[in-house]
Amino acid sequence: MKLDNFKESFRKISEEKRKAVLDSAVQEFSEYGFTSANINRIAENAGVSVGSIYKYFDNKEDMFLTIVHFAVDTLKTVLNEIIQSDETFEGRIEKIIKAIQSYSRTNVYLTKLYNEMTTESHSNLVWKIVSDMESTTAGMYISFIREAQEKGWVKKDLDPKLFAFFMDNLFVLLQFSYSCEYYKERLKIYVGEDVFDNDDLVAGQLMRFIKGAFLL
Amino acid sequence: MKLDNFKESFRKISEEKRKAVLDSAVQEFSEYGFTSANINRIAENAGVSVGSIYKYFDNKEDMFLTIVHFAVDTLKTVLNEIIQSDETFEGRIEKIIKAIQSYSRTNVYLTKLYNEMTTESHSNLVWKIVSDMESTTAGMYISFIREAQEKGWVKKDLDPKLFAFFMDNLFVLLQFSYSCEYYKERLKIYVGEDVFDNDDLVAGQLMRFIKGAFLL
Amino acid sequence: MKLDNFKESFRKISEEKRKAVLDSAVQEFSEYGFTSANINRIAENAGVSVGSIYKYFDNKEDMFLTIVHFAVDTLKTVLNEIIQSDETFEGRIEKIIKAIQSYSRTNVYLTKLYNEMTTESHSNLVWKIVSDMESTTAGMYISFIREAQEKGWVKKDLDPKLFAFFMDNLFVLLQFSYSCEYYKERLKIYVGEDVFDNDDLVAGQLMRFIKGAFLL
Amino acid sequence: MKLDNFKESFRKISEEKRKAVLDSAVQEFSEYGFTSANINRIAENAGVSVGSIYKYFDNKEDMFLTIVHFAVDTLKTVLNEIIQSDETFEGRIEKIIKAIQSYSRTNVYLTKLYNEMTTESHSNLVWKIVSDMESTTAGMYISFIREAQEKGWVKKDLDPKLFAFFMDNLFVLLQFSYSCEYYKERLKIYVGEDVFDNDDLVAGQLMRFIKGAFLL
DNA sequence: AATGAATGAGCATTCATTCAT
DNA sequence: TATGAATGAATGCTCATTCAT
Repeated sequence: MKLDNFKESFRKISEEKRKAVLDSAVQEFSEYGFTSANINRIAENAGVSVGSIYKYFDNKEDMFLTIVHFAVDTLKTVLNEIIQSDETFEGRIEKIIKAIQSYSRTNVYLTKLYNEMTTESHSNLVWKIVSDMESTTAGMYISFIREAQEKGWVKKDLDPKLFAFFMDNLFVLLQFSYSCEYYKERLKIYVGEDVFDNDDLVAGQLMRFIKGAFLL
Repeated sequence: MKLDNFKESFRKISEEKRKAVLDSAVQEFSEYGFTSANINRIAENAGVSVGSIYKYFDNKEDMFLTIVHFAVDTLKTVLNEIIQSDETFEGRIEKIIKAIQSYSRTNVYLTKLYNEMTTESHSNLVWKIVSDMESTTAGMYISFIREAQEKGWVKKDLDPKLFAFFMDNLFVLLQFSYSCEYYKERLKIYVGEDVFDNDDLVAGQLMRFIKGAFLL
Repeated sequence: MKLDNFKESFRKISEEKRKAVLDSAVQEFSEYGFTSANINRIAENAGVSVGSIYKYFDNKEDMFLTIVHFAVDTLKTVLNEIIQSDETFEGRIEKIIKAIQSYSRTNVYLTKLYNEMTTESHSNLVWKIVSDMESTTAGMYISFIREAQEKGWVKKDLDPKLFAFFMDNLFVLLQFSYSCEYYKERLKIYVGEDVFDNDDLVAGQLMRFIKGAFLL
Repeated sequence: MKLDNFKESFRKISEEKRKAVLDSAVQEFSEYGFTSANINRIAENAGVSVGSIYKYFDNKEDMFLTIVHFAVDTLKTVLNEIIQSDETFEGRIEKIIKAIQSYSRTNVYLTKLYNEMTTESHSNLVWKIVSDMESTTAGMYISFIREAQEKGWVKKDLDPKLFAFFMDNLFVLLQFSYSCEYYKERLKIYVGEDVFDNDDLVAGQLMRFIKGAFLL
């Protein structure tokens, strides 16, 4: 676990306790959003005292900031793996889709937290952390596309920036559709109750959709 | 304005005052979400007393319900116009995109409210209203696509349900990207600061993206 | 109906409407007590506007005062009938008990109101009205007893004041036991569920109890 | 003090503070009844914060329930002492009257609370606690009387249930007459201003009244 | 260092009273 | 004269934050 962004006092405690606090906080913030999240409940669910929470974090805002940082770091790890792989455009897209499907299931709360983040207006600090991640992703996708254009894999005359944006939109909503109640219900309305047992169908069709948009 | 879903007491007041209350409520709920929205603030911003608010609505929940109903009705009006028009697949998509661009600008708070709705869990009544709208939209898109398949305009072997879902995902995030702070910033990261002065570019590229995905 | 204690504006309205207002107010005050009684509800149940209520009464306190006055006047009428009758000690007691049994059933709310009055502390004006009635009753009972002592009907060496007090205590609680939920349940605990179908048994035993206490 | 019915958090605080809270609550509820009682005022008068009150009790209802439980327990203690004593019918009655006179003076607010309880309608839980006590008392009195009948001390042909009821009525109103403003004033009307300096006179006459009713 | 009891400002809701129509 | 919409102070309850132990 990356400890850089934690206060001395939060770094010094046992890995186990730190995980309990982070998990509890992620769950609470993702479930209720910043304003409605309850610090006393976070402490209780984590099995530590409120007093300790205020030793680890300056206040609610700071706690949220730390949690977001932690979430972004977790996501970066996943993204890096995909970036590393040296593949074709299609191969990369497929990998991302599969990664989203598996990540959304194992990190439901982090995804919900991301959705929460898009609604409330937060401090500049929070925005800084998240925009940093968005920039990384954006840059990565745009490069992929430009590279693919150069290699003659995808249409030359499409705008890489906007197409990267549209593609990420599809990814973001796919992610939410596997994690957030509202979007899950919405997906069921479109495709049917059993859609969550058909990951391959969804992945396959999304591949076709994106390939159709990009490929010659 | 559709008055059907309003309590007698809210119907009887002047159009002007009703608008002030609705606007204030939509803004508050869209900004803070249900739980953190402040009724006293809604009253103050609308220029009426709290007491009056509680004459117009049974309670916070009922007020939210009314607001959501109102938002959905407003959206339905826009959708209906598009549905009416008897056009080609391409023509319809273009109309929808243009409508989103203009609707998102004139109804910023309604769109933000929609985004808020996706995070908190709400009463069955709220979900009923919204799922009703999602179902309508879903059904409409799926029909468009099936019809277009029959006419030989779009690929025969794509799954209409999933493609409708992906297409709506693009529309939903486009809408958010024109209204919600977070998504607006994200769009700027992808495309640049001046993206909001280039509606035609965005619309044009999204058309290309979707046409590529669907057309033969 | 005695109109003396009503404001000009309350006197001028139709007998029918005045009765509706009085009934509604008696019911409300007897059910909820002074503080929790709701003027708007009184108006609604009476079928008049709040505005009118405030034409008929200066404020909540004044309304309560009027109601209590009205209740006391109603009770006085009943008491007078009994006083008039020229009978033996026993005959009078029996008449009173029967009167309580029938009065409590037809004027449930007035009796409940009386019980309510004993809990909250009210203005001097209210107390003046009620103490006036208590004095009348007390005086009446004490005279009865003295008279009966002189006639040699009851024990000479008992204290007429205290015995009058004890006797009235029995009457008061009998009254409550036929009207107020709590006391009704309590009576059922003592005597059984079917006690309210056995007025004669109750009356008979109470006669015996009192006669035993007083008679030689 | 019996702590069984208190929440952990209310049991853990100092005896002194607990007493302050109980006293303040008993006084408030007995003065204003459940609905009009003011939690903020209870907290202030007890010298604790509202927040603390809500740590000790779940809500107003729970607080009231606890208070009633506490009041009933206090009363039970007094009753038990009398029950224990193995005496003649007369001896027991005298003891009860004396106990009422002393209890009413030391526990004015508990008695007022009892009177308040008879006006408002309360939850089943509250009624359960109180009816339990009424049943105990009723059973006790009825046994006393039956026992006395068997021993040939009191009239054989009186109904033990109804006579127990009438006797308790005398006790209840005696209790109120020593504690509740209204009934105190009423007693003064009957007997005179100095009645509260003549406990023995009152007790003596009440003994005579009851003995006359019961004894052969 | 860790605890968790205590604080009190803040918010949803009610209701006596007013006053424009 | 009668109406009832409007007002806003008051109250039950929550929760971020502090601090004595």
